[in-house]
Amino acid sequence: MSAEDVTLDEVAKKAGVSLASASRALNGKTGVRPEVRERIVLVADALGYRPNRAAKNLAGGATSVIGLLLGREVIIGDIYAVSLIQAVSDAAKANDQGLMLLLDSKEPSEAVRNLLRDGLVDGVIVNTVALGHRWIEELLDATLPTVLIGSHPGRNDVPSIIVESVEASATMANHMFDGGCQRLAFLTGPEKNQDAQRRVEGFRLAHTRRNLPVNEALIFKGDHTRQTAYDMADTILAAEPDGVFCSNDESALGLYTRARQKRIDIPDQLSLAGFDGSASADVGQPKFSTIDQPFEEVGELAVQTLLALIARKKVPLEQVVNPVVSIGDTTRPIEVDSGG
Amino acid sequence: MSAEDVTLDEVAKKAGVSLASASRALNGKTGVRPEVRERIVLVADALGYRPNRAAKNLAGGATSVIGLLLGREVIIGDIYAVSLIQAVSDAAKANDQGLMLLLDSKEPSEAVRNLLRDGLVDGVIVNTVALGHRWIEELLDATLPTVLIGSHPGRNDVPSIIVESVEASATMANHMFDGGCQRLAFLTGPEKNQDAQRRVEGFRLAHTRRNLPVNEALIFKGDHTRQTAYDMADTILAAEPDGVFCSNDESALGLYTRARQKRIDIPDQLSLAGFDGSASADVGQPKFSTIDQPFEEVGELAVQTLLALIARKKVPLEQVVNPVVSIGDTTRPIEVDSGG
DNA sequence: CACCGCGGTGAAAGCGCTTCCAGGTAGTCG
DNA sequence: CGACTACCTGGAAGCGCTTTCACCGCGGTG
Repeated sequence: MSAEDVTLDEVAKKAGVSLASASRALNGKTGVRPEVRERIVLVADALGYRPNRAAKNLAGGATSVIGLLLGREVIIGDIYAVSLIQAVSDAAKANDQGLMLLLDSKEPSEAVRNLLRDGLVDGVIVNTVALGHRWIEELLDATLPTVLIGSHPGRNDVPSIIVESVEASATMANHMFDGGCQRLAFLTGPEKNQDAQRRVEGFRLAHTRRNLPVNEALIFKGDHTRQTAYDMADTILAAEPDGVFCSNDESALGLYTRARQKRIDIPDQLSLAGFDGSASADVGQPKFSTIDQPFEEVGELAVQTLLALIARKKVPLEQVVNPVVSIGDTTRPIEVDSGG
Repeated sequence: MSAEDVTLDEVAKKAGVSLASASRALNGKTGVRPEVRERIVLVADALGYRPNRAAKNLAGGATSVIGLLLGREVIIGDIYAVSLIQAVSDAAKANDQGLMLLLDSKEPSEAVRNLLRDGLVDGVIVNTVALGHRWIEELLDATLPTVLIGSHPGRNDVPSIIVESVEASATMANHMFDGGCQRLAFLTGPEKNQDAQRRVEGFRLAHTRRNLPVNEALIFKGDHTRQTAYDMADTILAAEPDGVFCSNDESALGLYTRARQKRIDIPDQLSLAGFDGSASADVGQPKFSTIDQPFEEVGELAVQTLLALIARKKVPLEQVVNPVVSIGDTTRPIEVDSGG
């Protein structure tokens, strides 16, 4: 029951104005006397008026629904996906927007493309590692307002929210050096993942700053999964590193598990660090040294940017968000060079 | 560019029929000669026609968008949420439906309610532990087609997809008894969670069937989180159980972690089982004895049921899906009573 | 004091689709 | 062979909203 289905028309009638004026008043457009506008708004509130989004959309307005497109690679694995979805969902809700979820599941198919084109969303936020899928490219080339989370090769024409990873990674690597690491290894993520690339970059940068050569033999190719890290652990440990900086927390966890099985003490024998800030979800394990993703900030910024884009405002092509380096118990504290 | 914005009108013209016929043909309604229908469909395909969902909706049709409403409790924690979202998303896509995600995040607020009423979704699938929130009740009482995942107290008027948990749990408990457990404990989930209730029920049932009394002192109240299980581990272990059946995998993992720290051998000294089938995501740990949630089936069934409901077809009030008991390495195998 | 311009206002035209209804044609029964 | 039914088919109305456009009365100008 309750006051459902109140139409603009009813509001207009009740307020003693025309449909047109009511529309103008409620949409904050000019051309309505302040006192009239106020009256209309009051009536609308009293009646519990809710504009029909479909109609609004049809008539050329916006649906107030945004899409969130996640690539398959993003979904699998850790809590990254949940955190991101939650962050974007919260941001969307805070801005009174609906959230249409599009998971690039089994079949990229036309489904996604279609749904986006069906006029149900005003714009879309994309987070997928592997750009280059034809359909995603099509999407980006379409007229639909789009915001990317993460940077992507060859697409600097689309507004992106990127997490500054180079400096953060360099800081972490530096911290590990400070802890006394002499043979610091790095376990990378997927090659296509730009963010992962930045993390290695930071790792290298830390070397440069200390005038240390990068030992390429200590850079191992991982894929951000716990399993792979676990499987590669023996190989990595065989290189006798005294610290491993993993491109993400999942990898760090995989490595950690294996190291523990081999009774390697962490951090005394091996410093371990990750990236994402998700390892802490694992109970009964030490607090990992990691870099916390600023999910909320990213989600909010992505939504804001998208809305601005939809409103045809100018938006920066690249917005950088800083993650927080969080030192836990898996890396050795800074060595006090007891030369005093 | 490409052929965007093809309207029904254009299709009709190109096919040499009226708008009305085109609509009928494309919607599988009666009243169109087969050959004409075919021609229309062909033309539509050729033109890459995509109905505008907003218009469709406005005109009284369906939006082909369904909502998925997840309670906050469901989100946090393990992979349950991701798995479910993924399953429902896949099912939705398979049925050419859009998926509107509604997470009951920080503020239940009016946002959710509004979005649902704005006419953007044809129906909604709800999975939240804590029914009883006023807005959810309102939602259920509204005219919007709704399907519940999981059973809920006091709401047997809404079609639900429930996972049969009693028998599965009983089977698992029985298996643990077979493995020689004499003091089998149970770690429960949240009280409000009906599913969790069923799991204890199954545990009790297994006793009944063996004419064993249930030792109430061995039933511990948990909350499905890893942390709590970990924290309670010492208390539980102090009761000297030779097996613990946890209401979910997260709990089992928490308990496992602590048990290992105390150098308790699993399964020799302690049998451990969970529920959900998510523990396997943890690498480097034994394969847990657990009960695999039939996510895909649940997702598909929920979507199908919702669609049927939207189409005003009769749907069963309760549909039961069977999970699969999966025996891993954390429970002792059946004792061969060497009496041969 | 007649005239122009301007902001406020309402009537009406769609947005793209579904569906009711009337008209037309073919098939069927008496 | 005429009248009826059954089925196709196209015209047109309308879903709830935005927006153009013409209109109104006002104050300001020459």
